Amino acid sequence: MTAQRGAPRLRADAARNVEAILDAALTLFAESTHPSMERIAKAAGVGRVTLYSHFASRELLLTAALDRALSQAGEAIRGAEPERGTADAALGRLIAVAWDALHRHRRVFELAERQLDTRARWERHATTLAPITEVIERGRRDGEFRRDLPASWLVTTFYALLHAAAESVRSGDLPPAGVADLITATLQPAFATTTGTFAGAGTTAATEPHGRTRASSGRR
Amino acid sequence: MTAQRGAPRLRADAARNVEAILDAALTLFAESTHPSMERIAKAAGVGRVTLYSHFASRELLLTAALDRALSQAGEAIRGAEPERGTADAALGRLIAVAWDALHRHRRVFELAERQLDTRARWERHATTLAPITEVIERGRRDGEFRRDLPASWLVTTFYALLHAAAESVRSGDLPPAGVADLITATLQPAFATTTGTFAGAGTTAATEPHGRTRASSGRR
DNA sequence: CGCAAATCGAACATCGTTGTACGGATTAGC
DNA sequence: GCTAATCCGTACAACGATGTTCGATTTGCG
Repeated sequence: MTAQRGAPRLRADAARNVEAILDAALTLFAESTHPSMERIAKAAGVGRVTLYSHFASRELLLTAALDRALSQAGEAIRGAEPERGTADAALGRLIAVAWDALHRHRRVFELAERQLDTRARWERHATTLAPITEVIERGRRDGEFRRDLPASWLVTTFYALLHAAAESVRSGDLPPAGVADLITATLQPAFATTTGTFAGAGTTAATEPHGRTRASSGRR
Repeated sequence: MTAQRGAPRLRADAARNVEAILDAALTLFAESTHPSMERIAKAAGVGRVTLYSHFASRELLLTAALDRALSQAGEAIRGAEPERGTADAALGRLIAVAWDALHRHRRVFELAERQLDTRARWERHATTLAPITEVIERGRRDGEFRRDLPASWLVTTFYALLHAAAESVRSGDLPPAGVADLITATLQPAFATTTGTFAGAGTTAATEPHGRTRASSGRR
């Protein structure tokens, strides 16, 4: 990664600064939608001119930051092995391992989605976050998760709770300790196939594989 | 309400414009954190100067908009009669009646909370939204809602889902039709006391036939 | 050691936004 | 129909943020 183009590979000094700038940009973009370039530079311990020497425009910086955010989130997601075990367990691992990474960059994702309209970049975004959707859809296919609500709504619920929890931690309403458990404890009953009263074989039924109902899965 | 100060009560023409300005401000503040005064003026069908003649500064306009938002949200909440019936039923009504009002002004609330630090205003905010917290706490006291998670977390979950649903509607992922049912169907199992073994006499109460899930209708 | 790379601050032009000031045109209300 | 309230557009000053340029200084690397 970080494969430089034919460019005469930059000096150790410079590389370190680029790193610092991207870190600072990610944190600042996350908490305010419009931090000044000077703020970012200062937060990175770098002069404003230096920042411009590495990222010629605000937009360039934003795309670079987005790339880094996608990189981190993708790594966290992959680390949760979303394909292994039952969907329920996978979702639990996903929450435990990736919840903060997924949240930390949420604002950047939104911001990028609004300001950058490079199709390629949006595609990469979608690809990186796809495993989450897939886990949920797998859970529905296997009868673990409920099917009386649209799949896209379950995905939305997942993200919403993740985000809300992280926000509560940031504002001090929640201790960072048991957050993952909290989310899991809330999502499990919300996602589970309705237990009716008796957990008989009931629900399963059919498992009709013929998917007339495509569940849209739009997400634009 | 709307009792004017000793001010020489403004003309019908002017009053109408103030109204339009506040409406425009609310919608624009809701979708962008920093709309220019000119945008707001134009959206209200009013000259920029006229806007300034009514609200001398951006901050003044924001506080006025916040007041109106609180007013609307409070009315919607009160309309749901949060004190009546079981907590479960009350929450359902709250969602059905107040979900869009609660969401429409969310950004304004956040924005005001960040930029205005008038204690009085914050207090009014808290008072207006308090009934929601109270319904949830009542549900916990009565054994309808689970107590293994912090009450504040349930409140957070409520808001998060409300917001997520409204956002999905805005982006076109969800049809505006069955949204309230969708939220209710998701929150009910998430909030309900863990059916653990099975619902013995325990909670019941049975005072009200709030029975069965109203989710069914959802569909598509 | 020495050179090229990279840093820095200061200064500049440009742009968008805020808030104010003026004068002429409507328009509500008595 | 008359008057004062209210509207409108234009113009102006002040501010902050974006990029750019310059010359001087530091610093990595061979």
